[in-house]
Amino acid sequence: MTNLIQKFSALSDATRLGVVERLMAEGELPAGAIVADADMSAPAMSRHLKVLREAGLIHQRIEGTKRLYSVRPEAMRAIADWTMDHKKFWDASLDRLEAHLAFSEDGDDI
Amino acid sequence: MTNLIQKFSALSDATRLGVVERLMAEGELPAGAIVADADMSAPAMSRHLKVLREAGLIHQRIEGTKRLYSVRPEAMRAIADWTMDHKKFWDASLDRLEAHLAFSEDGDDI
DNA sequence: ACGTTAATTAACGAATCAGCTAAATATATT
DNA sequence: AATATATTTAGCTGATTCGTTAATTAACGT
Repeated sequence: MTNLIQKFSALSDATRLGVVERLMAEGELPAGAIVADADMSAPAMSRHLKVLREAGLIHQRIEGTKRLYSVRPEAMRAIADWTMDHKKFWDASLDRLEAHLAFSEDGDDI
Repeated sequence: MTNLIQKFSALSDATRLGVVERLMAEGELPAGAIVADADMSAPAMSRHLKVLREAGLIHQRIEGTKRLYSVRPEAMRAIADWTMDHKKFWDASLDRLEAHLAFSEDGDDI
């Protein structure tokens, strides 16, 4: 539960979400490769990686002077599990609630 | 994409995640009922509800002086969809990667 | 119109966050 | 041993976040 909040927090930043998605797409990458394509200093990226690590989202493997990062599938699964726990809600009620909102008299949010 | 980040951000707080889960479990509730069970002032909760609303996670319906809140299934589905987009990753690779980590020589993270 | 109820907005302070540059650490190369 | 490479930690600053109390807005009952 509290760990899930930490994961959401870690993913609530464009840089970090981008890193996670890239690691999922490309697999394990060294810090250098990650910072190279980001418009940001190495120390700044290093701290983002630390946040992701502390949230359990990525794994760090040391090889010589390099730090190789990869996404932890268990962490991703924890998020997927949360959505699945509530699948009944968003899946079953989607159609009828959308219909209700379409005919609702009060305006849209935001 | 950027909207997903906003949703993660909104859910990265224990109070807000709790509100969303409660609304999913109990259905539509007025602001008063939500603040009553929280150890927090009404203005503080009101701002949390605003954050959730701006992230598109909850819907506000006005009835007299009351503001009735409910979770938007589409928003929950957006998160579920993101996890599904990466299901290949966390689902398929889970077993073999867990095995790899169990025998990995370098220590755990964090 | 008046007071009550329901909820939000305004204004403020403490804590956290995200970026930078400079310094430190640790491994690899000569 | 000396230098270069890869990355992190330290220290600083500006922006954002989360809580509080006080004030405001809006609808209801008398």
